[in-house]
Amino acid sequence: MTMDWPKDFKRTKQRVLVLDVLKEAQEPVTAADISALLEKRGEGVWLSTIYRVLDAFTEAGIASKIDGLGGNMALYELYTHQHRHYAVCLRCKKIIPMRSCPLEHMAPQLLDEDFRVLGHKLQMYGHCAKCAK
Amino acid sequence: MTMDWPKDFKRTKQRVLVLDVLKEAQEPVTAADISALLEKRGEGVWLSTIYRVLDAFTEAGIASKIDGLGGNMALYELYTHQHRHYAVCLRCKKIIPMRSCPLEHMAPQLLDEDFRVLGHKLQMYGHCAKCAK
DNA sequence: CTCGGTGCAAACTCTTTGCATTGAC
DNA sequence: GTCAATGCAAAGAGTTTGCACCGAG
Repeated sequence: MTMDWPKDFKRTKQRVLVLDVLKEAQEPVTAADISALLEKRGEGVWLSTIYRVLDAFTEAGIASKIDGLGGNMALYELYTHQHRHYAVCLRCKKIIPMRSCPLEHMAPQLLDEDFRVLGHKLQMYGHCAKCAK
Repeated sequence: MTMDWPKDFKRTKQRVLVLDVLKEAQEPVTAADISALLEKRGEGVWLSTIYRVLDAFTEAGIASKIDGLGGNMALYELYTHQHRHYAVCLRCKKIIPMRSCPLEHMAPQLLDEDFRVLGHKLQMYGHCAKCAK
């Protein structure tokens, strides 16, 4: 709420609501999660709007989109200005953040041809302690 | 064609055709790519069948599925028995394989909690030499 | 006042599912 | 002959788009 708001970025009720949810979330959330949470608070915001808001946030550099993680729904989280990667439990779908990013500094050396690396995504999958038993 | 065929795995015309496409492909392909290629050869195979064949291959350990790469379509490639990761050009969608996998040996150390790592996915994105200009 | 943002419905795309028929073993 | 695999159609899921109205600047 007291977060920097990008200039030329309209501050609407819906955008503030979505941003609040992202700020309170302890882990990446889906558009549907956000919708359900706001619904519960009596603040209905349409899914299409949520998608548009998330797109806008992503483009504005406020949030980042993570997809390809187990499920088929895209996840979003506030952009932390540091890489963040996750492991997912294939059974209970629990999401565990990695403590660091192994290719923070070595990314470009992994490619044979010239390539301007703008970012990367990394996911691990397997079984969490509880589900491995 | 002379590849080992998993036992208890029915060798149908469609499966052989899809396998051929995967073997000839220089990079991961989508189900739609396979469909189009076979169509061009006059060997129509339904998309639903292709998906089922790819699923079967994946389950049998012949192929592996890659999703979350740029586009919204899942990619498939023959399973090479070694990790393979890719960088995608955000402009021309070109796919460049990484020369090695940086977390081959360090994966489990990246998590704070106990987790049985079964696999991981890694993608880089940015601009290729041609598109960076 | 103006123009971008939103509610809502409908479209779209990729993928999955159901069912009768076919074909591999 | 048996049962799994396929052709085909139709449903699903997640996401996007179109358009009239609303509301922030």
